Amino acid sequence: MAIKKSERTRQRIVESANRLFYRQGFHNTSFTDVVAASGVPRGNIYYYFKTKDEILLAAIDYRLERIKVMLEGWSDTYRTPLERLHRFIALLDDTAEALTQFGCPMGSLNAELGKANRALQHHAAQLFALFEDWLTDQFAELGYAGRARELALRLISIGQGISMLTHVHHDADWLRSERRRLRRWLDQLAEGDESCL
Amino acid sequence: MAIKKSERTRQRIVESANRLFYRQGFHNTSFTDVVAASGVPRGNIYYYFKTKDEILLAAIDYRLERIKVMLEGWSDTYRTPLERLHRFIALLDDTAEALTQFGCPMGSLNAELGKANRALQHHAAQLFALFEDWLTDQFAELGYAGRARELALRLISIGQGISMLTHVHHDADWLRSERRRLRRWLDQLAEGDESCL
DNA sequence: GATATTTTCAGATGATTGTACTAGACAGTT
DNA sequence: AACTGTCTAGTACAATCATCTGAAAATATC
Repeated sequence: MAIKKSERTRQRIVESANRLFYRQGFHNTSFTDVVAASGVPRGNIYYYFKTKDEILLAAIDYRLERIKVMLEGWSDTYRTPLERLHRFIALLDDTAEALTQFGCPMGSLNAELGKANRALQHHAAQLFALFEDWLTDQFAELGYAGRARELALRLISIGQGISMLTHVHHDADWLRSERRRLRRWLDQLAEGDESCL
Repeated sequence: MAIKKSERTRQRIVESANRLFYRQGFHNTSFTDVVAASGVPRGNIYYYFKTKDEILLAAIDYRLERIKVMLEGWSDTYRTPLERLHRFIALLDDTAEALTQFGCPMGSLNAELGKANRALQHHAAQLFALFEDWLTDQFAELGYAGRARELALRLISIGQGISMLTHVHHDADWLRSERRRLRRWLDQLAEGDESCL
């Protein structure tokens, strides 16, 4: 029971920090910001995390866990790999508003950390790895066993490009039109049309 | 003559700052870093720029100017739009090492500024605009007048995706393989093969 | 119900931040 | 040689930063 309480406090810190890191960037988010957003007093946060980096690590782990759950859910909910891949693409729509305002959470975090703190970036890269592995499975099931990873990487890459330009231009309409194109591309692929590989 | 001297100091500040902003990120680069890197004393920098934001503005203008010169050079050097588009794609090779280490200069800057400082980001978005306009001209000349801008945006988007994943995985080999694909895509397009639009 | 452990939280730490002031060096003009 | 505006450069500043302390409070364990 007591463990539950403290776990909840810890969770509150991680969630608040994670949100701030996404919306403001890691370096642009201060310890005080986390204090204000979480409502957890300064000294108490320090009880759970010795440094700001540790908070980030926990935030990344939190994201990893959520992504895992999401992907497993998709694997359970949808029968065919094509449906699952379409579900992935639909992520662009689900998060359209946030993408427009703050960019891709994975991309922007990795971009920021890759510059100054490569150790932390390496951890953040696991976020991409999760999607890559899952997408690789789907493409393999779709019949592209030999080139499954190649296709997975390409799909993520295209998604990153779309996210970036959407964010740069604050243009959710363009995002939606590119997402439609992506869906058509996927349908073509599912029909065995490899002309565009 | 005296003007020349001071211009050179100013330039030294801008170039050092620009380099640091790219390699470390804007928020993660301190005033003191700029002082150390440029060799220009603190108070003297303040004579040229009242705030850190002003330095960033100047750094963006510096980049804009360099890009303009580069694109005009390409327009002069290469006769056909196809050659020019290939030259653009070759940028991925020219800057492969930096892309791997620090990501795309335009992309990462916009990603960082878009979170906290939208006014500055809007200025940084002009970096993209330059390429977009130039590429639009090339696609129009290539015979895709109606969809020139659409294609320009797509090409940049793909480039951003490639840059991002290359940076995330620190994998310049993957960059090169994707660049080869991009070249093939462009050649197809030039031959009038629209199957992959 | 006494003791041990975990959790809370106000406040201090010194370092670093961006910004600002000031005194004077240098040049060009008279 | 004196004046003028441009430029140099040392240093100070208040604010904010991440980090830490220590003692009180809550809770768990016996």
